[in-house]
Formats: sequence, structure tokens, C-alpha cells
Amino acid sequence: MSNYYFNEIEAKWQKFWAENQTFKAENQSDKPKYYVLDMFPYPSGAGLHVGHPLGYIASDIYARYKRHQGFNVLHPQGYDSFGLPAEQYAIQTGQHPAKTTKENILRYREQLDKIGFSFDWSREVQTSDPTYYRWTQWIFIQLFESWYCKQKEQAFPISHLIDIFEKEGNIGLDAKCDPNQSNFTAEIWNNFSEEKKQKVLLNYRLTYLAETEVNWCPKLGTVLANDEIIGGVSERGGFPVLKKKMTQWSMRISVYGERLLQGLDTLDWSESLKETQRNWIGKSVGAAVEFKMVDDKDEVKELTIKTFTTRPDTIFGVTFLTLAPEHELVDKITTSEQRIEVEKYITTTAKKSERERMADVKNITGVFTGAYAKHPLTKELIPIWIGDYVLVGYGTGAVMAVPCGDQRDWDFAKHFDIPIKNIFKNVDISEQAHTSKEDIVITNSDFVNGCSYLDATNKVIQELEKRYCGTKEINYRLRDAVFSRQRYWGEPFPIYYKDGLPQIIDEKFLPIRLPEIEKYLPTESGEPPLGRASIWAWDASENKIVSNDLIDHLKVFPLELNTMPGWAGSSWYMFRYMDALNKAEFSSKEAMDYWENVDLYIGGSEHATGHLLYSRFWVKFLKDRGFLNVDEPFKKLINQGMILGESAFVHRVEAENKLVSIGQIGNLKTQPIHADVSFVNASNELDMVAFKNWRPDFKDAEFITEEDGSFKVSREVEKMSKSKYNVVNPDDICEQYGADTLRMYEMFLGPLEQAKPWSTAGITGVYSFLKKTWRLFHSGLEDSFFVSDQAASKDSLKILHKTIKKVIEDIENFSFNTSVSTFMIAVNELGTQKCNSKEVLAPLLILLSPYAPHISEELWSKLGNKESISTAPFPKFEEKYLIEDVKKYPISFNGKMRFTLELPIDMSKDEIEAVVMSHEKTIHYLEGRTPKKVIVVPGKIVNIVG
RNA sequence: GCUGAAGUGGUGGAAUUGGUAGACACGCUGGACUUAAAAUCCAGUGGACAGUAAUGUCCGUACGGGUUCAAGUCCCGUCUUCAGUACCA
Repeated sequence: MSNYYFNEIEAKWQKFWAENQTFKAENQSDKPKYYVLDMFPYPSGAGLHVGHPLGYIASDIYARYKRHQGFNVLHPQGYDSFGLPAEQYAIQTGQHPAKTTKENILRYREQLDKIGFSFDWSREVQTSDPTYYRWTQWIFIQLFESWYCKQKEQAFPISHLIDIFEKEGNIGLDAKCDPNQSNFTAEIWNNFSEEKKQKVLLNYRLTYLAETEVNWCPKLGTVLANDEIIGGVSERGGFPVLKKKMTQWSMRISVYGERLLQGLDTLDWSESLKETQRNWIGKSVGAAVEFKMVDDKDEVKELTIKTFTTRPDTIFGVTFLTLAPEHELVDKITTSEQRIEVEKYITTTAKKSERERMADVKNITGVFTGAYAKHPLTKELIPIWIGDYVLVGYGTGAVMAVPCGDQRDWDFAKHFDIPIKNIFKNVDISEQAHTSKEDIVITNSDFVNGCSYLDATNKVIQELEKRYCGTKEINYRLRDAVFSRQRYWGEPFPIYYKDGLPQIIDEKFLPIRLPEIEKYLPTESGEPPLGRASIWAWDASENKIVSNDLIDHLKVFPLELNTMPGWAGSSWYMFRYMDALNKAEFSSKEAMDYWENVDLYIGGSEHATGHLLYSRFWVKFLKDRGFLNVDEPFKKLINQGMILGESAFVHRVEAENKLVSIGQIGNLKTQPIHADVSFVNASNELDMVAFKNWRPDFKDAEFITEEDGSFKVSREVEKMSKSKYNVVNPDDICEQYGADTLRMYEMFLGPLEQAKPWSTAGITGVYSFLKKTWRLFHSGLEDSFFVSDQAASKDSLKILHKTIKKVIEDIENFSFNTSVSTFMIAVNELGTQKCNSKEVLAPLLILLSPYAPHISEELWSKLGNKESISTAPFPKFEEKYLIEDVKKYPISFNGKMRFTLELPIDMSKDEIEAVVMSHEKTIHYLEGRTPKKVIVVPGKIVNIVG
């Protein structure tokens, strides 16, 4: 074989790697470990397009590089195979989601295999596989059986909590729980009924059942977590989302808020991603301030309004309070005169959807309750209003309004003609509020007059605490995560109900398998799809019922009918890969002690507030409970940018069956119509016949072409998607140019983290590079394989070591795009030199092999090697090959390079000085500079650059 | 609004600690081979001006300033684009 027949080569080596298990990782090794992970894909029906493998190629290059460097590398792959699309498809077609999922996975695997990844497939996981979700259910049980001790900042087993209750009650206990939990003594606890005890414990468990206001998406028939909603509509499908009260499982992630925030500082993630998580956690430091209610006789009632503020320093500027319309005290405090108006206001706001409320931001609405509260420091009477700019879900649902220091309070006060009190010295607040905290001097404010923001804040909090009407408080925006979905294709909960209270199904019955149902829709009575199943916990593989207690979920004990959300399975999969076949544990201690956590994680940034936050939460929890030994799952994270598609548009003359080439449009009014990109060549010319066959409705259309007879389309960069007909399939590229070309071209497209459009046009550059590489190993005359054993020339060794240096730097910095250029330069130069020395060509192959593994393996074996190139040690860079006898010292005057001095490399500082002196300039060394960099002062400064 | 990232030829993008901007590739132009096309190979390719030419001079990294012998790179200000997020008190 003398030509570069990439198809044969690639098939051959892919088979070789699979048969020899070349990339199988061992859980024990003398080598240092390295764990490279990709975010595992959801196997969608559309298959992979060229954008999907981008991150996988990058991680594969890194994994292969680390193997060459002598690491024991874990580089697994699997599938996040529970999810909505398979279920929507099931609803439409009646096909079981398990079947579609299996087919999609097979298709994915086929496509992935063609690209030549070095995955260890023996560790594959699928989240929808019962042997996997058995452990997802197990983790859920551990969460249910745990509570969070605030004092120790750690989760503990619920049995400890019961001990504490029995001995001390919950008074003085610093635990994170439902804020409405009241206090009890040990005696009271011990006298509680079993049912009451269970209810109390539910308020402490890390996963709990609660009636919460949830984001209900009627079109999808399920609730959504906050991060699954983008701009008021569902992330999947873009359907409207409403607020609805439902009893749901929740995860008490909020108790981990501070640790999730602190942990970010230890991670090697991009600043923007960390910032996104910080914003999502949304820590704000301030004070809780209590305002006591007064009636007409000025007596303090037992009603207290608790507000949260980040600006305690402005407390003397309070001129009113605003409550959220849904605030529980609204009803109690409203005076009879104001009642009708208040109720009217509440009904109108309740009718508004989240979206309308967001769109309505500029419209100021609100109503006076008629009630007053007493200012905790001045004792003045403060009117209480309600307004929908205050959200019930944030802080306490009530704000102390300081119109001089907050723009929304200012707008509200102006609108309703409420007085505005200025407490800032020399600041004009007639046109807008003064919201800056910097350089302010507080005035008009009793004991904090003349103070800065910081002084005033501290003094006010001190005073509030002394008077028992306020404390320093920290608020987080992070909400507990809703964990129930009213869907079929997800993990069933290991839960049944007894007297309306949730009970854990014993571990020995896990996994609780998904039951078979006839239709994947909610029941007629509105229960989730699982309500259609009467027989549960049926082990199809063993063909028996796993637990007699659970035969019939209606008659014996009702089972939980919700399923877990998509992020359940993906929150811990990185640990399953370490020990994927373990039947006794989710992963063995030995395996986890060895692999620890993911050293490099590559995936899209769209998971910033979902997966990447939830998995950190679960890992911290599992660590607390001693099931894990690491605090963070992903040490280093890289977000690969999206590869966009270049859509093609055919222009149709409005209201006519005429298609016009873009050069002929002129003044015609046209509509763009998506054309499949495969009908368009690099010069934007459309294959008219193919287009007509593809869209029979344009069979008789008239084509107005350019003068040369071609028909041109317009182009636009869009997200790659089936509906835009701009999908480029990696299989086609592999077929036409080979996987090695695809891999290198995807890297060459641009920096890994940037979004960039795919353009098949440029691929020939990379392809011809690989052909040139191939030819480097062949003699020109007979075109046969020929590599010489003779020593390499100095020049070619120099090229090799320049390349080694650059490639190592590039891989370490994830600048794979510039590496490709480096290879191209090296191969061109070696070609020019007619270098065929094994001394240079063999190391070059190893350098290339992470990028283009197939061609490297083939040429490597032709060099006479029996072992796979993937075990060869990476070439070491040696400075000596780059050192020349003569070094060039360009000399600049006034910033312009004037001439170059060529001096022996081993010249000392003094000798260089002498030479420069002889150039009739006055010379002066700057202290601390190396001899290579000489600063000379001849009246003007001259600089020699080495 | 806030937070983060970025702005360099026709295009994607290179450029250690400030040191000859535009590497490499696409595209384009010209040439070789070919009946022709494709493929392949070779040369040229930021702009302006001068010169028959080799070449030379000037201008150029979003815009306006500044520091420096020297700025794509450092500092100040402005604009634009992208991403995330938002009545968050």
C-alpha cells in the first residue's frame, strides 16, 4: 500500500484497539492516575452531528497524551439515557422508550467508534439501566436518611437526630430544616405519636416532601426546576410555565449554599462559569429587621413584620414597608377600609403569569393596607403597602423601603406620593435614588450621622441586636431543588406510602424497576403515568416479583408515582465509571480511593447551573456521610464552544413559484427558504436537480440563475439542527476524508472554548497535510515505504524539537488549534529537506498520534513496532537542538529595528558589551537584565533584543 | 441594569515576560500538468505611495487619550458584539 487509504487504515486500527482492549484502564497501577471525562451524551434520535464530537476529540487528545506521558488514564464514556424526548416519542408512537433509547445508543456507538476515540468501553454506564439506577435510588435513600447539622456544617444520619430529640428536643439545635418547624422539648418529642414524629423528621431530611409552589408546564405535563426554565418558558420545547402548588419531593440543596460557594475557589474552572454559579447561589449579606405592628392606640401587637435588607445603614431613611401580595400577614393586617381594594389587587396580580409579571416591570402597581408598623429605632409610624415588585420567594417577602437609596423604592414612592427622606449628605435625590454605597456620608440618622456605609451598617446591626429587633443575616438566592417529575421515563422512587407518609422501600428490594404501562400519559384522574401500572416491582430478568409487600400498589401500599428528574442519574455517574460493574456498592472504596475525582472534565457551558451544581451538591453530601473521599467531583473543567451550522437559503419571489439566485434578486421581494446544505457546494452554488427532487413542491418552479447558469444561495450561521437542514454528519466526513482529518480539522477550526461555524470548505488543508505526512515516509521514485536508519541532519532535529516544545505547550494549554499549524509547518519543512530519518520521523509520529491516531498507528507499525503507538513514551524536548552557534541580536533605535548583530551563543555579558561598544555607541547595562537583553544609552536608548 | 468574555486582512485565526503584526489554513489571482474538468504541484496575496525592477517610504490590531526607546499586548476613557442573569431588597 503506497497511497494514503485512510478508510482501510482506520477500520484496521479501530478493530485492533477493540480486540486488544488497548485503552482499558486498570484500577491498580504503579503509574500515576489521570481521569479524563466527557459530559456523557443524551442519545437523541437525530444522531451525532459534527458539533457533538468536538469536546470528545479534545478530551481524547488529552487522554492519549497523558498515556504517552506514563499515566494510568481513565477515559470512559456512557449515556444519560433517561429523558423527555424518548418519552415524547413514546407518547406519539406507543413505542417503549427503552426500545428507542437502545436503538439510539447503538447508533451513537457506531458513530463514536468511527472517530477512533480511546474510550474504555468496558466501563460504559447507562442511567436508564436498572443496574445503574438501582444506585441512584440508593443515594436517594441516603439523602432521605440524613439531616444537616449547621454547627458542624455536615450531614449526619437521621438516627443521630432522633437520639438528640429523645434526649434534648430540638431547642438550641442548629440544624437546617423547614423554617416553620416549631420548637419542642425531649419530653414533648417522646410523647409525639409515631405519625407526628415522622412529620417532624420530614422537616429535617435532606430530601423531603413538601407542598411547594412549583413551575408547572402544562404542555409537558410536568414540573420543572428553576434551571430548566429559560426566560419564562421551558428549556425543552419552549412551552409556557405556570406557578402551581403541588406536593413534591425536594432536595435541600440550599443548606449546602455556603459550601458550594466556598468550594468554587478551589476549582480550576473558567472565571465566567464560577461567576455564573456564584450568581445562581446569590449570597447577599445584610440584616433581618423586625417592624412591630401597631393599632390605632399605638400599642404594639404581637404581629411582627420581618424584612431583609442589604443596606442596614439606610434604616433611618425608611418611609414605608412593602409586602409581597402573597405575604401571609397581608390578610391579618389589612384594615377594613382598605380590604376591598387590597383583595382586588391580590386577585389581579395572582392572575398574571410569571412572564407577564416580568414583562410588566416598568408598570408600578401596589396598594396601601391601611396598617402601620413601628420603626424599631425611631419609633415612627411607618405605613405598610403591598406591591408586586416584592417577591414572596426571596428573603422574607417583605422589604423596608428606603426610597432615597433604592431605585424601585424611589419609583414606588414617587408613584404613590409617599414621602422620600434624604439621609445622604450633599446628594441630590430629586431625580433618582442614590444607590451607590461608595463615598457616602450618612446624615439625618441619629447615632450614625457622619458615618460611612460600613460604619453605619455595623453600628445599626449592633443597635438592632441590642434591642432584639434585628440581626445580621445572610440570604441565598439558591432554592431547594424540586425532585419530582410527573413522567414515565425516569428513575422510580424507592418510596411507598403508609398513612399518607412516605416510607423507604428496603435496600434489599432495589432496584425498583419501571413498571410496564400501556400509554405513556397521565391517568384519567390526573396521576402521573406510573399510576397506570397496577403490578410493580416486577423483576423481568428473573421473572418474579421482588417483594410480596409491593405487588399491587393500590391495594397493599400505594407507591410513589412520580419519577426522578434528568439530573438524578448524571449527578454521580463519574464515580460509577471507576467501578462500573460493582453489584454490591455504587463504587468500591478501593476504586474511589485510587481514582479520587475527575482531573479533567470537558463539556458544554449550558450545564453551569444544573448538572454542575447538583453533582457538586451530591458529592459534598456523599462525602459528609463517608461514602466518598473527595469534596469536589471535577477539578478542572473546560467548556467547549458550540460548532454552528452554515444554513443555506434559496430565495423565492413572493407569491410566485419562482426561485431567484442571489445575484439576480435586485429589487424583487423574496422570502428565504432553508435548503439542505448538502446540495450546496463551497462556492454557494445550488444543485438544482437535487433540490427539486428533495422538495417536490418546487418541481415546477422557475429558476432564475446567474448569467453563467449557476444558482447561488445565501448563507447564514445558525445553531446546527435538523429543522434548519444545516446538519453536517461526522460519518460523511469520515467517509470522504477520514477520521484523522475530521479530528484535526475540528481542532483546527479555532480555540476549543469558542463558538465557531462549521465550514467543510477548509477541510482540504488538513487533509492534504495528512497526505503529505504519509508521503514523508515514502520514497519519491517508487513510491514505496522508505525510512532511513541514518542519523538525522541537524536541521531536521531542530524542526523536531521545535515541534515537541510547541506541541507539549499547546496540549497543556488546550490550544489544540495551534498545534495543528505546528505539525503542518514541521511536515512541510521536513519535506523540503527530504528528511527520511527514523530518528526524526518516529518521534514525530508519537507527537501526532493523540491528534491523528490511525495514521500514526499505521506508520508506526510499518516502522517495525509490534506494540500500539499509544504506549510509546512521549518524546522529550531538548533545548540543545535549538541552540545555534550564532545568535541574532536585533538592535533597535527609537523603537525601530535597525540592524542585527550576530554573536556567538556562548558570549559573556562583558564580551557582548564590548562588541556593542565597538559599534560606536555609549553603552550602559541595566542591572538585573540577562546578557541577551542589553539596554544601551548613547544619549538615546538602544535595546538589543535576543 | 449587573456579571463575565471578546473586538487583529476577504474568512477561521497566530503572535513567550511589551521587541520586525498578520504564523498556519481557507478563499482569491496567476502558472504547471490535462482535450477538458477534478485532483495535485508551484508562485503571489493587509492598505497607500514611489520605482522598469530589485526595493523603498508611510499608514495599519474597534475608537480616543496616556506610559515607554518600543504597545495587538500595560494604564484611563468610549463604543460594539456575544454569553449568563435579573423587580434579589
